[in-house]
This record gives sequence, C-alpha cells and structure tokens, in this order.
Amino acid sequence: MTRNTRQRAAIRRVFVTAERPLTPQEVLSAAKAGAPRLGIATVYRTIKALAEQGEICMVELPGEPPRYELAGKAHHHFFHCSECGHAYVVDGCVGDFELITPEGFVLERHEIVLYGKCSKCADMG
Amino acid sequence: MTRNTRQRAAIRRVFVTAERPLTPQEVLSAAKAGAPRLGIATVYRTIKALAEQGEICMVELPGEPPRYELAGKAHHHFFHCSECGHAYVVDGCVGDFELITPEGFVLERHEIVLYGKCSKCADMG
DNA sequence: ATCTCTGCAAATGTTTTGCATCAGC
DNA sequence: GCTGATGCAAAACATTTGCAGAGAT
Repeated sequence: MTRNTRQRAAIRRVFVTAERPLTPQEVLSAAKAGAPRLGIATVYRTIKALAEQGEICMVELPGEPPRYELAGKAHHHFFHCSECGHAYVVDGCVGDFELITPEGFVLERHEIVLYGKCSKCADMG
Repeated sequence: MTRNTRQRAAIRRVFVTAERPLTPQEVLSAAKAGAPRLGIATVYRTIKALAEQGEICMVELPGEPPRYELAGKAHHHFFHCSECGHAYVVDGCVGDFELITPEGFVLERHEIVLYGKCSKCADMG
C-alpha cells in the first residue's frame, strides 16, 4: 500500500462518498467511473489493504456478503431493506443485552439488524 | 419428500436432538452415525426440503454460513462464541427497536446477535 | 530502472445440479 | 417394478492467488 495509483484513488473516493456500506461488486461498479479497466481482484485486494490499515471496516449482515464502510463512525447498526436489499446506517442503540446473556457467558459485543422496508421502497409499495 | 429413507431419518434425528443450530457440515458429521455413506449433497437437499415443509428453519448469523434448527420455537436470538464458534440460543429479547428506526422506514423484524465467550470457553481462559 | 500494483486466468471453497444406480413403497 | 432418493462427480458462484506485464516513484 505504498503507491498512489489511479485504481486506489477511485476506490477510496467511492468509500468517502458512500452513504451506506458497499459490497465489493458495488465498489467495482462505482469505481469504474474513475478507473475503467479496474478488475474485481484489485477491488478485493484494495479493500483488504484498506481494512488492515483501519481506513475502512467490514460490515457483516446475516446471510449477506461482507460490505465495507469508512471506519471511525460512532456506534451504529443497520436496517436491511427486504425490497431493494440495501443496508442503511441506523444511529444509536437500545436495550440492555446483559439481561438476556446466559449465566456464565461473557458478553463482549452485540449487533442489531433491523429488517423491513426503507422509505423509498415503502413509498412505492 | 415422500419416502422415509434411512438418510432422512438420521438427519431428522440430528435436528431433534441438537441444542443449537447446526451447519450442513455439522449435520453431515452427526448424521453419519445413522447413515454411514451419507453424502453432503443429500444433506443439502434434505435440509432444503425440511425447511420448505416448515420442519426446520434457517439461522443466519453475520459472516457465518447458514445454520438450521427445529422450527416452532419461541422468539429467541443467538450468542456467537468467538472462541469455539458455536451459536447458542438466547431466549427473550430486550429493546424497543422502533426508537432507532429511521423516519419513513417500516420495521418488520429484527435480529440481535451477542458476541463473547460461552461459559465453557470463559472457564478455560 | 526498480519494484509494487494491476489484470487476467486459474485455483479454492462452498453450495447446487446431472445422472446412473439404489431402495421404499 | 415404478419412481423418488442417493452418491458421486461435475457445474456454478464468490473470493483468493500466481504470474507476467504495466506504471508510480
């Protein structure tokens, strides 16, 4: 990750302007605007490198391929639209999860995933 | 799904006795006790059929392959042990998720996933 | 000019499918 | 004996890796 190539610049720009976590395929499509001959292998390699440097982080939702977003955001979760399939950021958090943690288990982290229709898809339906 | 074969009986028995959701590979290993020449393709096909009939249901956790468990249980979530990788059932639920649902979004369903160490792994560490 | 990065294509790992054979009914 | 179910092997699909050549410094 030492050289500043056209491909990497394009991929970084995609993450900076994205409003939701993106799959590698979405990154490829979007970054091709700035680097037409970009290949999927380069996307995977660059994502891996950016994640290792802590610039982006992985977002995993149940039954979905990994997505990636800029790192350093406040604690948040996601709303997964059953219509368009996009994952939207949901700020904040509710619930005391220690209450349902079984005896003897050590709770370190939690994830909440909301499902339903996003405002766009709810309007259309 | 009309014939009652040795393989299907073995796979059904595995789900009935399981205390946590199982991956297809885990089902294969466990069911081989009752059907030695069982192949992974049969496991996948039988799981699909049992799920379509509503006997079992799919459990998807972030970044994990699908697991399956007997259907018809009360509302519950899962605790995913970062040490042994098993998914444990967590009964009940906390939090009012409407509170964090964005304006205009329609909330239909939610998932909570807890992460940390299960009692066995916590004892050893 | 050097040496990293890229794109292609082949390898990998998981799930699905085709097909000849086996076995429930 | 029919016909659905099985096991094997090949196909499909997403991700990773090898390698020769392109390009940043």
